[in-house]
Amino acid sequence: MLNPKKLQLTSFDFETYGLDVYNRKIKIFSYCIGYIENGKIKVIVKKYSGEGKKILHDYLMNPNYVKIAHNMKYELSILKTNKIPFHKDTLWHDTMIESQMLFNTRHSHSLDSIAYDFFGFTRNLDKKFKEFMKAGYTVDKIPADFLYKYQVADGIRPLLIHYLLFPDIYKDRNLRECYYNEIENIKFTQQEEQFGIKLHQENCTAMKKVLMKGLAGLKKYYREDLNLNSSKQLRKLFYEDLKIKPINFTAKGEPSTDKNTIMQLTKESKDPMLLGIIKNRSYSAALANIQKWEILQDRFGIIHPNINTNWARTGRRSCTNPNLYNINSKAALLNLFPVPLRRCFEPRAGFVLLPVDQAQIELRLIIDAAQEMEVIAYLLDDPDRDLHHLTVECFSMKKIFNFIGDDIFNEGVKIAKNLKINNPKLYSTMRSAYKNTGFAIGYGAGLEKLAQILNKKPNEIYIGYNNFVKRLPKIASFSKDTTAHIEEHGGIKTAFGRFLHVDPAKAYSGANYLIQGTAAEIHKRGQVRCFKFFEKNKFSKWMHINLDIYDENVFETHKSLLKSSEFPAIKNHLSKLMENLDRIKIPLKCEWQIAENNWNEKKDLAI
DNA sequence: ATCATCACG
DNA sequence: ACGTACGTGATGATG
Repeated sequence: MLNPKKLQLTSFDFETYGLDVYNRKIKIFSYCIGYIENGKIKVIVKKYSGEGKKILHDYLMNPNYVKIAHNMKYELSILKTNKIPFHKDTLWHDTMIESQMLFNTRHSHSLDSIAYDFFGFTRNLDKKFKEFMKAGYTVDKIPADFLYKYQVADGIRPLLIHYLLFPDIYKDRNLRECYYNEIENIKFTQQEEQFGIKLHQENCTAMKKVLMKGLAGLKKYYREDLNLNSSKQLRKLFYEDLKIKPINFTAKGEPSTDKNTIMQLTKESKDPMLLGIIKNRSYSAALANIQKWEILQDRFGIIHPNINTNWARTGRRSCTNPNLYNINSKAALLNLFPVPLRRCFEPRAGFVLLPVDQAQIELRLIIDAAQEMEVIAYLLDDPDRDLHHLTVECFSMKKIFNFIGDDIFNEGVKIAKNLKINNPKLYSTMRSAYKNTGFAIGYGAGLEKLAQILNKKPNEIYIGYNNFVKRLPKIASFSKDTTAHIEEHGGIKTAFGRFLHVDPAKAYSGANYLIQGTAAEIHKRGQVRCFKFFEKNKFSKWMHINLDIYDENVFETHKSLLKSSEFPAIKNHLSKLMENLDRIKIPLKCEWQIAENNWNEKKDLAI
C-alpha cells in the first residue's frame, strides 16, 4: 500500500480516449500508479470513476508522492484541460527527458524502446496495443484483461528507467541543473501550448484566394499532363526534353531539379517555365499549410501546436502538428516567390504580439567558443554592436589584404562605413545578404556552399571569403578544431556543461551541436525564468509567451498592460531574465518588436 | 517506407 | 583518402 505520510517515488500514467487535447475532447478512462514496497514494484490500476476517481484525486493532492511520468507534458495537459487539481509543490520526473539527456543520439526515446534495450522488457504488449489502435479500438473497448497487463507494464517501466538513469544525472551538478530546468520548461511549454495562437481568418481566406489565382496562372506555361510536383517528370523535362546539362545531383545521384539548381539555370536565361516551377512549389506548399491550419484550429480559432521541449539531438525544441517553426516570413535572397504566411496569425482581441529575439545569438556564441579576441573586444566595448558589419567590411575589400590595417584593409573598412552612411538601403540589403556568412563559415561551409548561400558564383566571393578567413581565423577554423575535439571525446559539452554525443561519422557537425545546444539551453532557461516571473506576479493572463522559435519568444500582451506605466520596467526585467545567465560570458542582447494586427507586420518596439 | 524538396533558425 | 555548414517537420510522388 502507498503510505501518504512518507515521501516516495511513484510512476504515473493515464489511459485516455478521444483526440485533440486542447479541444477538451480527451477523457480519462483509467490510470496506473506504480510504487515500490519491500524491494518489489507494485502497480495500482484503476478506472477513472467512482472510488477510482477519489483515489486518484487524493494521490494528486499529496506532494509526498513524487511522480515519474514518461512524457509528463501529456499528463499535465490532461490534468489541466480536465480541470483536475494537483498539488502545486508536486515533484515531477520525466523518463523521456532523462533518456534524451543521457543518450541524445538514440534512435528512439519511447518507453517500450528504452525498457527493451536496457532491461529486455518485452514489447509484445505494445505491439498488440498498437494493433488495437490501428483497428480503430479505443481504450474503453480493448479487452479488460489485456489492458490491465498493458497498464501494469506502464507502471513498472518508468520506475525501472528512473532508477537506472536518474543517478547519472543527479551526480553531475551541471546536468542536474539542466534536467531541473527541462522539467520546469515542460510546465511552461504546456501552458504555452494551451494558450496557442489565433488564426487570422480573413487573412487566411484572402491569401488562399491569391495563391489559387497564382497557381491557376501558371498552367499556360506547361503541357496539360505535366505534374509540376513530380520531380521525376521535371527531370525528364529538364534533362531530356530541354537537353539542359545537369549541374547538381541529389543524394542518390539523380540530376537535381531543386530551387538552387533552377536559380543557377535562370542566371543564363529567365525562362518563365523554370521560374514557374519555383513559384508552384512555393504557392502550393503555402496553400496546403493554410488548409491544414483551418482543420487544426479549435472552436475559438486557436491553433495549439505540439512542442517537443528536448526532442532534437542538439537539445533544441521542435514543433509538430502543425509545425509553426518553419513558417515562411518575408522576402529573402533565396526566396523568389515569398508567401508571408505569418500574416495568418494574430493576437487575441485586446492583445498585441511582442516578438523578442536574441540578436545574432549563434554568431555571438561561435565567437565566444572560438575565442576570437578581436570580436570579443569589439563586443565588450559596446554590446549593441553589429557583428555583421565586420563581414560587410571583409567583402568590401578590393583585394586580399596582407595585414590588418594595410591600405587594402583600410579602404574596405572605409567603403563599408560610407555605404552605411550614404546608402543605408543598399547597405541594409548587403548586410542581410552577408548575415548568414559568419556562422556558415564557423560551421565549416566552404567556398562553394557559401556562394550558394549568397546566390553568387564562387569566383565572385573569392576575395571576400579569403579576407574573412584571414581576419577572423578562429571562426574560420572553429569547425575543424571542434571536429578534432569530437573525434577525441565522442561529443562536446555545451556552455552549461551538458554533454552532447555526436555521431562519429559526422564529427564535423560538432560545432553545430555545441552552438545550437548552448543557444537552446539559453532559450529554455529564459522561458522558465519569464514563466516564473509571470506566475509569481499573477499576471500571465495579461502577458504570456504563446509561441517561440529557436531564439525568439512571442509575448502576447494585453494592450492595457502595454500602455501602463509599469510596462517599461517589466520589459526591462524580462530582457534581463533572458540575457543574463551566469554561464554565458559573451554579452547577449534581446530585441523587442511589436505586431498589432498580425505576426508578419511588425516594427521595433519603441517603449 | 523512402526520396526529394523546402521552410525555419 | 578525401572533405563536408547543421538539425528539424511536412508533403507529394514513387516503388
